[in-house]
Amino acid sequence: MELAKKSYQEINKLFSKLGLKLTMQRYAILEYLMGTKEHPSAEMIYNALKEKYPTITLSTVYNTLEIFEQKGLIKRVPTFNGTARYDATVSPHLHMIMTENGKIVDLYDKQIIDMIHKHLKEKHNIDIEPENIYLLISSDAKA
Amino acid sequence: MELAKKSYQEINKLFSKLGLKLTMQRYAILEYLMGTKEHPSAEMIYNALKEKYPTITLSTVYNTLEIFEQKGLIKRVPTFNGTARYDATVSPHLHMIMTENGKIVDLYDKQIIDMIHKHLKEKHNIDIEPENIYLLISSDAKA
DNA sequence: TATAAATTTGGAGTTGGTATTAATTTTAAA
DNA sequence: TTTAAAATTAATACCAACTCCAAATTTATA
Repeated sequence: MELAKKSYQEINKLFSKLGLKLTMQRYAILEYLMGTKEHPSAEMIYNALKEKYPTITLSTVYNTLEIFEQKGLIKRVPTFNGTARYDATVSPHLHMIMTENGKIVDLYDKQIIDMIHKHLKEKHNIDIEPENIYLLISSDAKA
Repeated sequence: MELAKKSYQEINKLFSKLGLKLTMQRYAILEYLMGTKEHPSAEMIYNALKEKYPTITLSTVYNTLEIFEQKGLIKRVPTFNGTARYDATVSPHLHMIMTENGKIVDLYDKQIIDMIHKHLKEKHNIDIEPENIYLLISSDAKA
């Protein structure tokens, strides 16, 4: 699930609290992340924004994503090929990553989340939040 | 689980059947993969073998792994950072990949394998073998 | 509105992982 | 044992995904 969209005002206040200056670039990136379920990479974000914000650069996107992640605004989703993907997330969910097409899908099914959680805890003594569990579906999968 | 270790003779026969010539390098690589649970990368294999087989090169390791994979002798395990890892596998299992230390652990628990399998099938219409399911445990996990 | 600090920019540089190449060596079959 | 095909080697090239930098710009506070 994406973050509820916020007004420029609200985001300004939030940034203030975090000690960040609000710039158009930052606003655009955060808004974009809040409005998509695609878990985009830096490059995907850059490509999506460069028309509307012609001065934005990839450097800025990388920079901004790192800062947002440090501040806990977004979460980095690991992938197969080493390309970082990003998620502006709130409610507990599990990521299902498809190798075949690179898609990342949110899984909210409480039953499977609980089951995996319980298994890891009881059998492997690993205590973990759903957001840190990823289900990778490798490309041999047939839909 | 690793493949049962095989003699040079047996491997020779196997290679013949697959239309491959048996070389010391290939034998060494396959034997190494059969004898470890670490799911090593090309580099890890190279480092492990270069003392005993001083002429072996990284190129050969990459080459050989690709050929072995094509022939179905081994399986490529995707990871976070884009480094391929390899598994000489036989029985159905699921891989648990830990981001924190890069470890890859085999999971043979039939219950969780079946559960995930069933869930993917019923809720997502994805029909998949356990070997193609990976459980990634991201580094925030506390053991 | 002036100013200092933070941010952005553009470009170049880095990095790890892998692919390619042509020459040499080794293998398996005859 | 010869020989053609296959495999290995060593060196170099490649590539995507970042990372870094100094200069220019923009922001928030005074």
